[in-house]
Amino acid sequence: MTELEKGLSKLEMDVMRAFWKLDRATAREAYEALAETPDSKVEYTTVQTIVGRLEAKGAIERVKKVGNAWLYRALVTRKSIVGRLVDDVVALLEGASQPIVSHLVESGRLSREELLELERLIEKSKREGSDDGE
Amino acid sequence: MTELEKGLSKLEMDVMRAFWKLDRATAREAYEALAETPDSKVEYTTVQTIVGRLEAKGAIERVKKVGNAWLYRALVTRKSIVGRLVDDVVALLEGASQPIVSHLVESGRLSREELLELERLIEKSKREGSDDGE
DNA sequence: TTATATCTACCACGTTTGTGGTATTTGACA
DNA sequence: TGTCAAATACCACAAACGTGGTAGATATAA
Repeated sequence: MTELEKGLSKLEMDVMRAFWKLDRATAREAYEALAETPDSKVEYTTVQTIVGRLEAKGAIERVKKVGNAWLYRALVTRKSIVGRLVDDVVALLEGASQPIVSHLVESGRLSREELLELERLIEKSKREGSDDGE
Repeated sequence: MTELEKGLSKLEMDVMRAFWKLDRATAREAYEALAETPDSKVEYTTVQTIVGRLEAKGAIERVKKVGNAWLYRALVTRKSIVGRLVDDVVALLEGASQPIVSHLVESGRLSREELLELERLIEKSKREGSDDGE
């Protein structure tokens, strides 16, 4: 588990995405999930290698054998990885996090539903943790 | 410039942070800026190497010689790098970007000012790009 | 003008990552 | 129960990264 501290590489992230999406999957299923996304040119054996490395790092684990293939499931949550990545970006911004949201809003990536949900979150946050600063 | 497409590594990001913060800096100044931040244990020569790689990648460029040292400045903007990183995280979330904001709000990283600014941004966004088909 | 502290230029090298091949095992079916 | 497709185990290797050393150029100070 401590092997994970250093984070996952780009390709490893892509493979994790497959496990998060499929919940449980064999190496081949993960490969197929990757192949579905545009511009994926990794071979099956490459995915196998990555899967092995992910297991070695403790990011996934074997659940059981199905046929002669292993079924894996994610041990690290998408949430935790996303949190770490976002924190890295915040560090890059010297602690400012607002530019991240600006980017999302400005690039139109937040749907109206998400915006409304966000407003609710903001209201809640303003009420709760409002007395920590100046 | 196309060498940049593949992105920068973690350490390279750290060094870029110095150039963004200082606007213009020599390798030594970048090194010192890095050394200020807690848990930085890179040697000066290491930073020099990274600076060289960043220049080779077109992420920074030489401005002029000051003394016998070169002064560099960033060519890539922090904004563009942040945008790319955030987009990567969005991809990891299969297109959902709201969890990113949730993380920021929940971990209390958005100050009240940022929240208010964000509300304004949301209002504006709701008015402008509101008819793109839901 | 010469010494000396720096800087750059270039090199080295172990590790991680990206990429995929080969050999061997094994489950499933004819 | 033998064969055969498919999975795993293991290997290989180049490129990128992290890390830092050394030699030679050079600006500045004495």
